[in-house]
Amino acid sequence: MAPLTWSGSASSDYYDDDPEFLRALGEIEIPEAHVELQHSKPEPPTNEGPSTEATNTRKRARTPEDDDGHQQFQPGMTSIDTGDPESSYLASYTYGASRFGEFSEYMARKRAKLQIQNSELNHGNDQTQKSTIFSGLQIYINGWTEPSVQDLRQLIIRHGGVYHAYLDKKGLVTHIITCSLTPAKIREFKHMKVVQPEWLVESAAAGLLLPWHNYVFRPCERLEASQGKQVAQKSLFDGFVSQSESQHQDKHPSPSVASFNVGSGQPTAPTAGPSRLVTEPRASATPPQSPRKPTPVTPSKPLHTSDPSTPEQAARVPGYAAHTSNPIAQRAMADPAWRAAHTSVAPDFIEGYYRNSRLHHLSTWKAELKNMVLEAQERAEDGGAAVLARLAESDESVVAKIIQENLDGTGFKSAGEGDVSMRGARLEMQHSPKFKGKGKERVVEDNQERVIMHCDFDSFFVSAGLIDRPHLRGKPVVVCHSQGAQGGQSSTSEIASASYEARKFGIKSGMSLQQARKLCPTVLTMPYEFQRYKQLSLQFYTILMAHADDLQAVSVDEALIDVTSSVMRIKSEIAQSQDSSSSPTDPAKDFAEAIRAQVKKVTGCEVSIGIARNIMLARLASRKAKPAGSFHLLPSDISGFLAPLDIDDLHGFGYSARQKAQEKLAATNLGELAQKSKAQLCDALGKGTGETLYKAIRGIDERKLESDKPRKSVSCDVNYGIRFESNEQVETFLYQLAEETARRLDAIDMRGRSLTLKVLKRHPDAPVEAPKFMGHGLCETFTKQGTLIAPGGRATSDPKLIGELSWRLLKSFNFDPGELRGIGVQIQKLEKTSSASTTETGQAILPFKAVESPKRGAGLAATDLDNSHTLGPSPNRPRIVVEPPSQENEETVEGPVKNSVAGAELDLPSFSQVDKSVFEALPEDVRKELENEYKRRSVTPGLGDAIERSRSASLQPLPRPTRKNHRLLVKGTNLKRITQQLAPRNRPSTSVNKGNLFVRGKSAGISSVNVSERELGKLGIDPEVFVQLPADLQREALAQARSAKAPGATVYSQRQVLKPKPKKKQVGLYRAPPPKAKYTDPPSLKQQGKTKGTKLYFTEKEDVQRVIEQWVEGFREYPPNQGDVDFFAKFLVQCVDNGRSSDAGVERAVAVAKWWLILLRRYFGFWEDAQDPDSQVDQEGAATSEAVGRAWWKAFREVKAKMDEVARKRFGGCLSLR
DNA sequence: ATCCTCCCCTAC
DNA sequence: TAAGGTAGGGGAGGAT
Ligand SMILES: Nc1ccn([C@H]2C[C@H](O)[C@@H](COP(=O)(O)OP(=O)(O)OP(=O)(O)O)O2)c(=O)n1
Ligand SMILES: [Mg+2]
Repeated sequence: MAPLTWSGSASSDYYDDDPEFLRALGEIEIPEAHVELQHSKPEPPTNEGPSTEATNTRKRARTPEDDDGHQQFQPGMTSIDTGDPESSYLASYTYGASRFGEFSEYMARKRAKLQIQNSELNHGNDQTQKSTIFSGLQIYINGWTEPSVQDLRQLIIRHGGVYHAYLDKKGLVTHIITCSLTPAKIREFKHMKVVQPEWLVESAAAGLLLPWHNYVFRPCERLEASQGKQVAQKSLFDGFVSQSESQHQDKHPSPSVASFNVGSGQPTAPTAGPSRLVTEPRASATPPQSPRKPTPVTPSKPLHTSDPSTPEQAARVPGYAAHTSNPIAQRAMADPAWRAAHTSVAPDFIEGYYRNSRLHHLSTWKAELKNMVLEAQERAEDGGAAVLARLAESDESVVAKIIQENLDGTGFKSAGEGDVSMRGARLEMQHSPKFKGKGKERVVEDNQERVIMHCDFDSFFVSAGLIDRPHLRGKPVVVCHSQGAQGGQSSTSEIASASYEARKFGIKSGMSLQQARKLCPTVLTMPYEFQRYKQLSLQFYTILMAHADDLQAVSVDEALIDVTSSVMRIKSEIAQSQDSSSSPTDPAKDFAEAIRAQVKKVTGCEVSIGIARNIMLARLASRKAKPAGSFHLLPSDISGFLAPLDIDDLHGFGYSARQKAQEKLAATNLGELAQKSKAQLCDALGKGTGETLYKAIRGIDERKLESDKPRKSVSCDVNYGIRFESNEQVETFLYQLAEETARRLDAIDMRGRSLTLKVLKRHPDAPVEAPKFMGHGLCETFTKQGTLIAPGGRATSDPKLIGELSWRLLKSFNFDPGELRGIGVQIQKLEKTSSASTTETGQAILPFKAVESPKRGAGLAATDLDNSHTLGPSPNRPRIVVEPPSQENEETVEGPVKNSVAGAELDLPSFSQVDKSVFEALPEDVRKELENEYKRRSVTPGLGDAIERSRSASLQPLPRPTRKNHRLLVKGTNLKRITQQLAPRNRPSTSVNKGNLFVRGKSAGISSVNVSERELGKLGIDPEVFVQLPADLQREALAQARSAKAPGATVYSQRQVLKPKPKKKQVGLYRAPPPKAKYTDPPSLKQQGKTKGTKLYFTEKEDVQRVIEQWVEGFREYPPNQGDVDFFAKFLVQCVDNGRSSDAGVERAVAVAKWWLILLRRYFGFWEDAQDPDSQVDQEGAATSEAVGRAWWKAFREVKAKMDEVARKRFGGCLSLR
């Protein structure tokens, strides 16, 4: 019976009988024994004096009484609060100058004595009035602004920028600052950098020129924000999406805000509750001795939740299942009005929920940071030379500025190739100037030992909250939603972060407030301040980016950086300047301390840094470094350092791994595990994990920092507050969730082809109301997957389609609405919406190139593309049996069922059943043909499903799958994978967790077919679509596909017009498909291709020309795909814009454009001067030659315009193709 | 041997 | 009152 149960790890967390919790509680008894355990952590304390000292001091200072007192004063603190921001604001002027400048200064001092901190301080003061962070900026302020124009002007000038009262000299103005724009202005400034005033204010406050991109002014967003509508998903790093919550930004600017702020701070005040507490356990005022330090075995991780993951396991936890409902929740739920307003049936439940969910924020921030890092790196790559410059000499400009300004720089020729990636450049640099020389030499990675740093804020949320509550420093404080005494001791509110003082009592993140109160009755609480966390994080990352060769975003408060080159530089400089003498210093550690000081100065919060030769060790080192310190784990100490640790101390190894190790190896200690053979470890934990552990124990971890992995899925989950009474409510909720999901997809410009619905259902043995207020409690989980398809078989982000499919899948479970406790929608098989739109990233990968590659062979071309094979029907075709689709398909999971390819004939699937993904994957022309074919045959099978019907309807058009494959992709390897990915699978796979839950019966999506989905996938046929085709069509499609494929071609996709094209009849089959230059992009491919070093570039003009020729020729009868046009445009623009160090790129771009022009004149010369068609092709579908010609010219003009835009910026004029 | 797919697990 | 989200690594086991 127990299908898949989901454990709620949680449930037990909220009980007092949680084993771990009890243990901690037990240790608390010791009332007065004041220990000075500054390090309650398992590992031996470390740290250097300063931090330790501070810690101790604080500890001692506090007592419950103090807490109360302070709280009482809070109101009074108002003024202080207000002042605080102000002072820091002013401070920015003070030392705001260039932090990087300071760094260079640092270098100098280093040579002399390595007294960074002092130098920074002094230096900072010196420059007080000379901040130059805005130097180079020429700013125009439009309209009314929040900090007034006068204030902004002063700010600009004070920091070295230039203020323009008029916009008459657009050419000079680098940025426009505004809070609002009229439509006309929006148009006028379309091509300029329009930023919000926060950019300047926050940069000044940070003492750094923050990336303006994060403050781009966006009309609509502004609007939303002002309306308070606010999307649930906060696009944090977007700069301002400030919310107007209570916490809101405690911005420095307006006093009113400050006061408001105070209010927010106030919540803490109520905590005055302590007074009452005071009486109670003063005892608790003193932390227990180091919490469970002396455990016989090792302590085991800080996870206070050792939750069972299955009901069975959960059952072992005393009091978990048999429990009765949370009385408070039960009472609340008894009131219909309350339910309507506070549970999942409330109108804006999702939005409000996400806005307050810390975990949601953490996830969102992480994704945004990764993205920002990626973009920054790409930008930097473009300006590789700049990087070199920076490294070469410590410049004094701000990072961002450097990057931008240096683009022009040239000096660095060598980089010569222009295409050299930033990374490579850097490497070269660091090793020493000698290598600078060129390219190839850069060793790919020499054996140089890396210097990795793991940087992490100390109790981040708490530290951030203390900025405005200095009086709470040194006390046991936690951040959680429940504020004040109200929640009292029964609050199930989760603690997000605990101060180090609170940790001494055993309080940890994830614990409920009531548990924490039992451990420490005087614990104080602070509210969340999401906006602030985001800002601090931005400052933190900005600093790290300036010093790192590479950076991996781990979390808002955490990042891994590779500082190998910087450390090397420091070493060499030291060596040069002062020979042998200096000795004992550790450049890496000094560097880390410099970074810590910088972050502290800018953010006011402590960051700890762990340094080691690899990621794993750096993480361990940072733990030892905390709080407020740095620790360099030297090679010689690794062994001794690791031995006493436990397996779950290693990142990536948690409760489960520990259990397995204990059960199968009878040991969890690394020292003991070190005795085990690799085989033993693999046997216990699995191959890969076993090997990872084996190496980890020996201090080995060769992983590189990752910062460019493409996103693979986007999902929305709500497993809190889910309480429905009817199916209508569930449906409504699900559609809202689908909308949220769609928004997230759109936000990153992606669409998907696959959807997985996840459902949490109350476990039969669990109480109706979970222990955690409105929580999900112990549940069973179910997932079901379905193919998401838009009309043309394309990937989609349409909320309706997502909602429809989700609802369909959910209905298929037939669950009682009242039993649902969680719902999640995940979209997979993602692709970028427009290939070229946004980012400019990597582009130079031409998809085109692949086409040629066959010849050139290079490994890259794995694809073989095209060969246009004709597709003949192939001899043996398997048959696909189609069953009527039912909506849900749940049927049994007969997963494998259907496909046996044996047969010889097949029925064509109905359109809706053909896997859209596959379908999409087909070359556009092929797809069109297929559509036509379907249309012609008017197939639409009758699947009863309305959805399907609609789907097929939309799909309509094309018939036959002919394929040609042209693929292009870059990285062969991926091709295959992608192809498969595209392939469909259809049926929703339900993962059932135990079977009975499913209702079976309905027909499933595909029913049985004799062709396997996999094959369909390989053939580029979407199973879903396929299934719905009439048998004869299926047969035909398969035959064609197979024959086409025979040559081993891969099919690619393209998206395109859905309209049927009139072209010649549907014809028989495919006409030779035009060679397309397309590139479809399964984004993943593209991105991956870009992985370091693998980019493909058009290195030779000829290559490009050949590709273009094929493209134009192949599409002589069709208008070009917008995606191809965009891609091409992107490529050309990049050529023009890139490689600032030489004109090679421009020349190439011009040559290519000329060639294109020639080709167009050759084929469509007649329409060169025709006006835009607009009416595109068809209506009737017929793409007249005229329409085609116009479309091509339109594309040309579009691309030329983009090139000129860039050229104008760079050279001041348009490009001449004469 | 390689691939998927469908989970579980982990982290913040 | 509270806001238990999410993306990606990897294993098990089936298909190819
Ligand atoms: N279960 C958790 C774990 C973390 N966080 C949030 C709050 C933390 O402040 C932030 C960073 O997590 P860390 O693990 O880095 O913990 P802290 O920064 O609080 O403490 P430290 O890094 O000093 O151990 O993430 C959370 O909300 N819930
Ligand atoms: Mg932290």
